Amino acid sequence: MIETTFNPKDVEPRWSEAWEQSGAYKPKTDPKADPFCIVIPPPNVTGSLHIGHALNNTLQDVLVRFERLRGKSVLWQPGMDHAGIATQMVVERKLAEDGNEDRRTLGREEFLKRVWAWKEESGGMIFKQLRRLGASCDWSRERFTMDEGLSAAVLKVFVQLYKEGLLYKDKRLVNWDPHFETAISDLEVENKEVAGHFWHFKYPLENGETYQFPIAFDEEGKPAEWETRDYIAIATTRPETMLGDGAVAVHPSDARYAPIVGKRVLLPLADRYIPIIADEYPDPDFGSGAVKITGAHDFNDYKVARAHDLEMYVLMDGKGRMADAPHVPAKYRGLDRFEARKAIVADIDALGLLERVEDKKIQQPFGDRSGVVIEPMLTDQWYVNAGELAKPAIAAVESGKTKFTPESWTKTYYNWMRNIEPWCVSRQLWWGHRIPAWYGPDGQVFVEESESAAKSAAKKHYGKDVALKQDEDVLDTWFSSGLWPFSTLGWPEQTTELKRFYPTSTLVTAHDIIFFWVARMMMLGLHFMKEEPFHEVYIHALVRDAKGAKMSKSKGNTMDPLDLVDKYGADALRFTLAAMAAQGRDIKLSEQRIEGYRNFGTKLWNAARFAQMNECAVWDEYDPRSPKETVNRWVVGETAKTLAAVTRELEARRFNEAAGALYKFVWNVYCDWYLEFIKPLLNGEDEAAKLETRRTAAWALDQILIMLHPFMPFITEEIWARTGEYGQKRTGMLITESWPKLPLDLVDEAAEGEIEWMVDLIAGTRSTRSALNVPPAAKIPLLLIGADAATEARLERYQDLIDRMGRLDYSTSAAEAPKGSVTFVLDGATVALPLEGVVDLPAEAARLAKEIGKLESELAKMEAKLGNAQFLEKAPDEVVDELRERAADAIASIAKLKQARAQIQA
RNA sequence: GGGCGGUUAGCUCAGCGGUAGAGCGUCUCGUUUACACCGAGAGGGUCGGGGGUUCGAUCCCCUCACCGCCCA
Repeated sequence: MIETTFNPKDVEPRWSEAWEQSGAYKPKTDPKADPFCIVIPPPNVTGSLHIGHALNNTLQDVLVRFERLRGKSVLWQPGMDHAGIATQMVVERKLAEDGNEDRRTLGREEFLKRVWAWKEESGGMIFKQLRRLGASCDWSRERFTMDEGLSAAVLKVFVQLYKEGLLYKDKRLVNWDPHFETAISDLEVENKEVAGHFWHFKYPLENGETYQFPIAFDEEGKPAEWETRDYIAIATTRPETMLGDGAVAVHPSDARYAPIVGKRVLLPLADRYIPIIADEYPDPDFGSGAVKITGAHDFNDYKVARAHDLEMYVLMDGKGRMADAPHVPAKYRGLDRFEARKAIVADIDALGLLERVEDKKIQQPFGDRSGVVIEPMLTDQWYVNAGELAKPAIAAVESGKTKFTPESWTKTYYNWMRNIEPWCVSRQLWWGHRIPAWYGPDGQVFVEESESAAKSAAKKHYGKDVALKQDEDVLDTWFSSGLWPFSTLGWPEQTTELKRFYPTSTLVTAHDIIFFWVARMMMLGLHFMKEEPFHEVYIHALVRDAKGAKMSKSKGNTMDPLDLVDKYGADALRFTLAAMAAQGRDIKLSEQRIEGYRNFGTKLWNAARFAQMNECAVWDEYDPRSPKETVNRWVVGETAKTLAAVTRELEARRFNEAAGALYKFVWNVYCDWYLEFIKPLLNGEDEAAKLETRRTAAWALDQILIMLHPFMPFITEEIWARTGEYGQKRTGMLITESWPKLPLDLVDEAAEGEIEWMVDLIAGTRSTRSALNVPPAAKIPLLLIGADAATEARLERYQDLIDRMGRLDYSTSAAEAPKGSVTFVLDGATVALPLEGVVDLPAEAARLAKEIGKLESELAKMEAKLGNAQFLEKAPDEVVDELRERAADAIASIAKLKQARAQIQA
């Protein structure tokens, strides 16, 4: 017998184990089954489960379990990425804690051994956590970006792109992280507003030249007063970069500076002359309108410097210290950039060239891992020609081969892809795929898949064996995770999985990762596989705290999904996340919500208990067309409607709608009404009706379990097993059941009409009793007045039920309401509750007045519309007809209510 | 500065041309043999402001205000 409460802690681990052991997570091999494949967005090897992962993986698991039940051959491919910088950071920190070692003293080889050891011991914790959520990945196929196979894919891709000219070495400006001493991507840079300063400097004109600079203007904005200047004023938030200035730029339309464009100024401290140039970049209305151009240390300046072919001076070394270079005056060399800033400001001031210092909020870039200020630096790096690879990636979305859900994200995707910059793929780290490029003694580069291939290429080039030196750098982690949809399926081997599951079906990810990952997979997938990596990209929301703030450890507002699982069970958390996953909005999660859906699970559990207590045993041969009893015919129809809704909404990825349809059906249809309706049948004498009802109740519960399984796998699987304890035995687990097929012609409109009438009658009775303060225990009679024969027959048929659920003494049809009855209107008939002596007359008068008032105001609106010739002419007929009908109903109801009021007052 | 999105019941959010919805919370009542993680009932909204299109606008268009996020 099913016990009174569901205990997730006992049940969940048992089913996790059983599902995985049974092989249910593996794709079925049946060649006739349609493939359905999702590749997991690879979590970071250092990562642990946060609420965003919980949402992301819940939605994937809902789809995967849904498609599995629908009979597809489903592969949910798990794995993780090696997270170059994050992992290196974790291991370096650990080394420092353990024995004060650092990676350089260990050497590269030994350090990598330690990273691998760390990975074996502590990496991939997240997968144990995902199992607790019920994620039904094929865990036997787990992959890692640093695996042999995936590494082979990386080599092949790098070499091929290089040989196709799509990958090359270049000197460009990159985001340099002075802590890790590596280039990082734009996306690993976090711009924050911080308090800074705006330093205004004067750069003197060459040879003491002067010009007239306007300092006052008349009402029309024309210059009215001038002063003679022998300098140009510039302002900077980063004074230390002035040593690298290549020019001062002014806007071509800026009349103030027109006389001096083309002349030169002396760059103080550096003692160089630099030109004054005209360029569209400076904003004449901002600051002095003149901008210093430091091509090697600022992204905007870099573009200007390139356009004007200005010299670019690299001012710093990898640690952000002023460089030992001829263009850096000796006194600053070796100073940290922030020390150098102080010294330079002081020295400019000493020269009398510091005009003023302003406090200013500035946007400053920080490394998201290191937390230090990022330095734009001119360095040699490897680049992928993303602009070229983006073309087919854009076309694939334009042609609809890959579709974004919600569709609005296509805009963001296009915007990103059409403005894509060359992708810097090299990183100055040790942990990652080492770049397969070898250099000869003269710097000639050989890019090959192996050292021996490079050696033979070199031999061919030089005509003899030479010593080669491999590139020290590794590749961006996203270079390997960009191959994920095909490398995890075995590429470059032509495996059966690759053939069967590529292109994959759906990618499920949050929008903050579109650029990180989706774009790269699209580019590389199309280039190497000639087909898009997925047919659909489903973008879900971000999870925020109950107040809408981003969850972060530093804010302390994170919710640990495992704590929530401990407290409410995995099913409750999953259902909550799915129910809140409406398209296009962030999820604000509160624990109350989870509690509510935990209660939903309990409700279902108790319904199953009830079914079992009443011997509602499963019957394999059950035919949903067989029931004779109206309630049973009705619940079959409701089940079919729910199935249609859940299927449709899941196909459209409206997880919240699918979850909502199930919630309503289980609670507000099956439990609230159906189980109540069948109680008399189950306790009755009619054995045929009893048997039919038991089987129908069991069947409907089974349909619920299947439909709900993708959302709440544990509790549904447990109930599935427990309801098979008596009667027919279950032949398999729910996870491998078949999604129901129930045609909508199972909906019996006559049955629906009867049940709806009965629901309205009972609800009306209850509401009236409550409004008139009739004690719940008081049994009163009910009289149906002025109903047609069919309705009277209904009353007779369902009398027991109506009496029971309305807490009535008896119910019957009658010619007229006895004096002192209270009444309400139902489908053109009057329902009277004779309450003479019991009833609270003023309360009844108030109730009637309120009801009449409501109907009259509704009627007034309807009549206004019906009196409008334009409306009658232009609105669709069915709208007009419906309105006429409603108006007629309202008139009739008002008349009946007024009659009732007259009776009371009489 | 550019782009995207939001503003609907106390809270969190669905709906998006033709009768304003849910969950939670609130109030009242309830020891009905599945369930108090429950049942019954109730209250609560000029759908951010202003224009426009339409027979009809919470929904479409314009505009303003406020709030987010992304990119400079």
